[in-house]
Amino acid sequence: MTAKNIRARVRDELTSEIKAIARRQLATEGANLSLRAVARELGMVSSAVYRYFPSRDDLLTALIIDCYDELGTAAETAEAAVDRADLLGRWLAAGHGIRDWALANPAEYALIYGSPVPGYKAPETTIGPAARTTDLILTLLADGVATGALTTGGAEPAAVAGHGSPLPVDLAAELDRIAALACPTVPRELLARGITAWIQLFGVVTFELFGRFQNMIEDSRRSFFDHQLRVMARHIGL
Amino acid sequence: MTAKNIRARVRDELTSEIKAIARRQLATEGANLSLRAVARELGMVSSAVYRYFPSRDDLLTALIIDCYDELGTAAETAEAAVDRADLLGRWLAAGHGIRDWALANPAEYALIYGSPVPGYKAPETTIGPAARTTDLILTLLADGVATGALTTGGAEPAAVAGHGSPLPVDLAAELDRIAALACPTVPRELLARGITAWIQLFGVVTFELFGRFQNMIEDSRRSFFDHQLRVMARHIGL
DNA sequence: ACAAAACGAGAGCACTGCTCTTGACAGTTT
DNA sequence: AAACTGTCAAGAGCAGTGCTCTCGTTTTGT
Repeated sequence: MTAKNIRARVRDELTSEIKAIARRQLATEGANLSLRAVARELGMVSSAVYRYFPSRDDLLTALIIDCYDELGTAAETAEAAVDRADLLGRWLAAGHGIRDWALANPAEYALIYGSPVPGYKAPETTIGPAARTTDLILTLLADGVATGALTTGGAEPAAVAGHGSPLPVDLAAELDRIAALACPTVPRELLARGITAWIQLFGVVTFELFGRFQNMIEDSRRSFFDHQLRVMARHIGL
Repeated sequence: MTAKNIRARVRDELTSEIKAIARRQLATEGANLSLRAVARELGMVSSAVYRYFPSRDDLLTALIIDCYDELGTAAETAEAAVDRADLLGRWLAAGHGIRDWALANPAEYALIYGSPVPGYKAPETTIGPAARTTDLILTLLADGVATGALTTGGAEPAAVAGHGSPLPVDLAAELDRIAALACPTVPRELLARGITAWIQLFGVVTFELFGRFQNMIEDSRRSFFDHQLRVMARHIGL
């Protein structure tokens, strides 16, 4: 009885320890981390690790899920600290939360937002944790619509007027489909702008982490990111 | 004399063939392509390949340079086909040129714009070819300024008015520094908007290629990309 | 108390990047 | 024409990889 719990607990501990070591090696080795090296650092033999993760890809999947969850909670907690009515503040907090986590965990960010691993196919279990950041933004939009702060029809805020190019018909249809099952209250024009902002947010972080800003933006990266967030906030109408 | 040229030519041909095979394997194996597999497919022994590329990283560097150059020419030729006075058309052509090349060569795009290879440090020789796409955009901005079509001071185009958030001082200083040595005629506000558009352009392509649009934008990806290009064109003031 | 499940260790297979050595040519010089 | 020099492909070998299988041992459930 209790022995069973001991066994299970040891197993959980070892599983966590394997993941922790793998995370640490991820920083230096990148996506092609070595299962054997993990085992070596753990004082085990490589074949023993296979008792805990049936393959290297399964270890990678576990790490990916953990990273998505960490990033999600980082963004959520940062955003939750802001007054609900302050949509701009919530957007800025979520954005900086994402960037801060990415800067603190560059290898992990590269793992989940970098180039897909050739043979690796992300299983279904990753899409839930992966959607947390986007859900956060969608909720932001929905809240804005609910309170009337955000709108694209009728009387538009001055900052938004004229921003939008007309949506192509096929894109409009697809946006309606997305909105129907993800955020029914958000009109398609607003959703389109939200997606633009979403891409820009992660685009800036990705460029910064992948060295695209070298010899360009060096000393004002945080300011630059903040500026981009505000440009996008204006675009959305926050 | 001529025999020496023969020798050199054979060497060049084999070098090209190695790169060609490596490019083909890149599509299936990703960044961790196998030098031995390339040699095998070539009917050579792995050690022989080292006569042509002193290490695997050097092969990778050669591929990266080739890809940057291909992408650069793709963007340049697409943009060159448009009337010089049609700034919006030039922007759209360059953008679609980049996306089309990326869609046709997804593995190559991932190689140059994906997560950096862990141990790999891009040598100086890559920055020249890498800058071709950004130079194209900067030239676009400079042309717009030269003809008076683009401006951010004084009388702004209606579509641009109110778009900009004020630039933080440190960012403004850095933008001035960039402009001074890359595009002296472009005012910093316009440069900032150009960078925003630049990031958005590659952000959309990256998201599309890395599977970020799955279960979202499926059937209207080209329309979506075109829409994003136009939104950014408005943001710049094209 | 006994069978079943879980576990760590080790050997082994096919693969990788890379180094070193060997032997066969080609081009140049004497 | 002979000797020399540099280039080349081939092979063996080293250390590392993911993964599978087998073998005793330990722990668990009945």
